[in-house]
Amino acid sequence: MTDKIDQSHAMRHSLAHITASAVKKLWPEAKFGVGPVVESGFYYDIDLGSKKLSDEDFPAIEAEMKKIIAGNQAFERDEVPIDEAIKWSQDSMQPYKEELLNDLKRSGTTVAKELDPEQLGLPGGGNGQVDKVSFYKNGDFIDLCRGPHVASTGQVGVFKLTKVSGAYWRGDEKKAQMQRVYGVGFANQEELDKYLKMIEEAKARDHRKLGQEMDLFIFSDMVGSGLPLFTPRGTVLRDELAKFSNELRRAYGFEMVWTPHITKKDLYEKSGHWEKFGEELFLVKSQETKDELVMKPMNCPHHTRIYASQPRSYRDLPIRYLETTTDYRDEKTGELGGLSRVRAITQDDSHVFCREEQIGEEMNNLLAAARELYATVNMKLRVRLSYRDESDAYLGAKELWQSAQEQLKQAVVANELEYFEEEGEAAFYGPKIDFMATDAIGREHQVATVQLDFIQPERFALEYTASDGSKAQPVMIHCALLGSIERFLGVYIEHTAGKFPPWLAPEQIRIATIADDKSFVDFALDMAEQAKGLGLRVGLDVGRDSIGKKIRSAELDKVPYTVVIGKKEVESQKLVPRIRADFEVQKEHQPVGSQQFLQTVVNETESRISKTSL
RNA sequence: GCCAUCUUAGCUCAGGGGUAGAGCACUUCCAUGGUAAGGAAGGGGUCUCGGGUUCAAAUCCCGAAGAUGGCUCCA
Repeated sequence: MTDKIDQSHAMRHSLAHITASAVKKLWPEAKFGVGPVVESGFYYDIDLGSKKLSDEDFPAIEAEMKKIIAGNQAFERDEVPIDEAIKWSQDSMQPYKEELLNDLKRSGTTVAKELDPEQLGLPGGGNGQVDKVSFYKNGDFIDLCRGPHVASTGQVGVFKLTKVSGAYWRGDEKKAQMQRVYGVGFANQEELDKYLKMIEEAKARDHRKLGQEMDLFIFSDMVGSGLPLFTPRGTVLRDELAKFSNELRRAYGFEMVWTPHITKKDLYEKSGHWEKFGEELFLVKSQETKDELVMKPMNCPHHTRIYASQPRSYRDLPIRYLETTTDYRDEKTGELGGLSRVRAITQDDSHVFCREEQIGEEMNNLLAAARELYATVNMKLRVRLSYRDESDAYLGAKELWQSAQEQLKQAVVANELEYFEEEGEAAFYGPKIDFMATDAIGREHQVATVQLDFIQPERFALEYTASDGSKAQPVMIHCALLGSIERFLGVYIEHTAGKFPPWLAPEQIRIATIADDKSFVDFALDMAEQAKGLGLRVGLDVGRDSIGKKIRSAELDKVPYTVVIGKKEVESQKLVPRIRADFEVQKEHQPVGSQQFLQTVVNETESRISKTSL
């Protein structure tokens, strides 16, 4: 297994070199950055001066690459003293390589930030002095590189250049922007085809496309970018999801609270958000007092005010607040996308205020709630323990962090959750457990989050009276199960391809008549009334279109159940519902009375199951 | 915010210096139909917006807005 990974790594990295060789051949003035391996492929950062690459250049580059591959040039490794390497970079007009080499010479690493030198295929990553570096040569192309590579260019499998985009040199937005050419590479055509098919599938499920087709949400130029408006159908999804998330926590003693959407900025200065995120806050001005307010980007500081509004005793804790509410963040335009990143973000946000010894149980409750939610929506979960790194981007004493991080890990281990640990992913006020959910086509998305926070209680001077009469500081536990309703919906639409289970389906039952015969229509109207009386969401199609067309329309709308009403149904008073293709049908379905059918759908809705018991 | 590409009817898209086209959707009429499109007719567009070039701009040029793919960021 490891060998296979190493092999595909070497192949992809070799492809990056071949891409660079080809570009160099076509545009000899090309200056190169780095060319690492990424998921399914590779990229190479290239500075071509004023020449702008586009997809239209791919055939030429690919043709050149194929020549190099056909030539089966050996990858030859060469080790040279670093000063010689620097001279090479100057002579061959490769300023980016020169910068890397100088860094390497100075500090023993090329790593500016989180870039992993191993991933970049660069030497370094260690500490101290480096006096030799390695080069790889294929044909007449030479590149600074730590390898490994395949033995020769004929051994790279199949590839395809996929896209070109801008990328900052060394990931720094203050530095020059280069052109990044992306490609994918696989051992054989079959695997490449499989990958391309997955990309097609992802496109077909794109929540922006389905949101449009299924009439779930819209964007309006007059409202603004990053500000989705939800239609009646989309709002059903939002409300049902929020209801579920709230129910899960109410069972553990959470109480609903409500807080206003604007506030004085003092609140956020106190919490630390203003300093950290000031530029991403929307400002609101009072026309009378000229006071400047902010749109809330977060709810925790507000909830601390409710906590602090009364003296609290150790007997009162834990106190658990829950609010599903919309926050506003002035995200940069280029960062917006569909529902994944919006400026009006609705969080199913909760905060526990508890004593230190209560942390374990509270965490367990929240982890259980998260597991139940993701089991219900049929997504596999694993968690990332998001720790701080050594930078100064965090508030509070390091010992506190250490203890908090350990407690999170304990809770995760005790709950037998699959986890991995990552530094530098924490919030500025505390470490997090970030839940990653895998969707139906294997992509992982960050969804729920549970965060331990000793910092805000301190900054807001929260306290309670301990059993001995002394004042003690509570701990805060932040939690959002869906994360952001908008982002969750985006993920979930793609996970299900819009085929929502009955409990979420905006339209659960479509009643279609064979013709506009009065007896058929009366039956349909009567049944629809019954369904509405039971709280079901039902759609009627009693027009003069053909039944074939009505069925097709219900299928395209992905309605779970379609009921066809004609002479047969009116006479027998029984029906055979048409069940959407993705449902698992548990038994042979026979004609049932409409009453019985509707009751089954009610049961499925209440138990939030995604199979049909018909 | 940065780089690139894109923006034509409600939707999906074709066209292209001489003032617009298809399919679906919509409306009306005919057909009263049995589980993924019955037939016909009709309505619908300042070609995203603002400037410029031109006898003439939806088409070419510049700018803005919005979208998409990345980069950067993500409480």
